[in-house]
Amino acid sequence: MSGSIRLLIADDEHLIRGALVALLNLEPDIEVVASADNGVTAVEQAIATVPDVCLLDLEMPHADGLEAAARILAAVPTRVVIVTRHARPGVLRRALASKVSGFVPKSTPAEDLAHVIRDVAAGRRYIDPEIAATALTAERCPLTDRELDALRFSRSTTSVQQIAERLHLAQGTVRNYLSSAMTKLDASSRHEAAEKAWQQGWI
Amino acid sequence: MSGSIRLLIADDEHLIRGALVALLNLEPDIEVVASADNGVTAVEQAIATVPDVCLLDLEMPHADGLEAAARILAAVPTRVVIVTRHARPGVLRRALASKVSGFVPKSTPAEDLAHVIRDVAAGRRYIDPEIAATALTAERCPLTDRELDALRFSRSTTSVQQIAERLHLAQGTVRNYLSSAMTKLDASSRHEAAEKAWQQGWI
DNA sequence: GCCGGACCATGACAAATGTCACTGGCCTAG
DNA sequence: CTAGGCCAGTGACATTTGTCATGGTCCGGC
Repeated sequence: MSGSIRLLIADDEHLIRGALVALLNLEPDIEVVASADNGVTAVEQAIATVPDVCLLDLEMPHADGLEAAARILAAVPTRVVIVTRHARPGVLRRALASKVSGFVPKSTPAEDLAHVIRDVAAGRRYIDPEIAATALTAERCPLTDRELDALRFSRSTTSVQQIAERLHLAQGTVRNYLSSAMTKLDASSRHEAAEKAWQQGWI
Repeated sequence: MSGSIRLLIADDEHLIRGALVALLNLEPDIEVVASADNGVTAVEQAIATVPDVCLLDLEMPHADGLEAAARILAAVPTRVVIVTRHARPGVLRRALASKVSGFVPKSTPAEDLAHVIRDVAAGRRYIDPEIAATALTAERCPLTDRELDALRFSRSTTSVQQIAERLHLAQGTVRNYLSSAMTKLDASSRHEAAEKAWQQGWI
C-alpha cells in the first residue's frame, strides 16, 4: 500500500549490508526491495526495481556512490541518500551538485537513519549538520588545475619521473606544482599534501 | 533460560553497531546485553554484564580490539570474536596468541555471523578460512627489531632526523635500517615499506 | 593599447633520502 | 678457540626531492 517505502541498499561489506537490511526491515513502513555490493549492480537493481529511496555507501568498488547516484538519478525517478565513513567536504559539494537528497556519516545513530529515509521519501532533504558546517567553513580549493593533476597521480605513483611522463611535463615542472601545492596546504611532503587534498575531497 | 546467548557488541561506528544489534537480536537464541563504542567502555561493560560472547571490532579508539580482548579475557570468563575490515595476517596471529575464539572479516555474509557466535558460545573456534590461508602462506616477518622500530616511527613522523632522535641513533643508521627494510619488502620508499609492513600486521 | 595578475612551464641549486662498503660485538658450530 | 654468520651502528657517495628565480602566455580592466 501507499505508506510503505521501497528501499535499495548498496554497501560493499556484506556484514554491514546485511545488518542494515535487518535494521531497516524492522521499521513497519520500510521495505527493502533490493541490495547490491557494488556501484554497477546498484544501478542495475535500481533500474529493475525502481525503489522510492536508494541508500548508497560512498566507498564501493567498480563505481563509487557518487557515480552510481548520478547514473541512477539519470535513469530512474527516485531519491538517493549517501552514507559514508569519511565525510569529506568536497564530496558533499559534488553529491549535492548531482541532486542527491541525503548525506549522512556512518557515525549517525542507527535510530536516526529511518527518520532520514522517511524525510527523503517525503521529498525533503537531509544533510548531516556536522558535515554541512565543515563544508561551509572550509574555504574553497586554493589549488590550480595542474596542481590537482599532479597531486592526483602522486597518490598512486612513486616517483616524480612517472608523474611527469603521464602529464607530458618536465620533472622540474611537476616538482614545482607539487611544491606549490605543499605550500598552500601547509604540508611537508607531497604525500602529505595529497593526503590533505584527498581528505578535503578535492581530488 | 539456558539456550539464550548473552552478547556484547563493540564497534565505534554508531550506525553499524546499531545495525548489528538489530540483526543479531532477530535471532531467537541470541540476546544483546551490552554495546560500546570504544575499547575501554567495552572492557567495563564486559566486567559489568559478564556476557557469554563479546563481538569486538578491531579498529576502535582508545583501545583497539586486541587490547580490549586481552583485558576482557583476563578479567571475565567469556569468549571473544574479533571482527575486522582489513584482515592482516599478523593481527590474526596476535589475536590467537591472546586466546581469541573467533576471527571474521566484515565481508562475511551477515547470515553466517550468528552461526559463528553459536559455535563460539558452544566452546568451538571459528577462523575465517580466507584469512587463515593467507596467514599460513605468508612467510614470517623478515625484518629485524630495529628495522621494525624505524618503520613504526616512519608512519607518523616526517623526517629521518626525527626518527633518529626518538631512537637515539645517527641519521645514517636509521636510513640504513629503512633502506634494508625497503629491500626486504620490495618497496621503493620508506612510506611504501611502512605501509606494506602494516598491511602484514608486523607493526 | 598596455598593464597587472594568474597560471603554466623550466632549469639551477640546496637539502633530504636511499645505497653502499665497512667496523665491531655477540652467538653458535665445528 | 676460532671462523663465520647475523645484527647494530656509522660515514661517504649518488640520486631524488623540494625551493627559488625566472620567462612566457592568456586574460580583464584602465
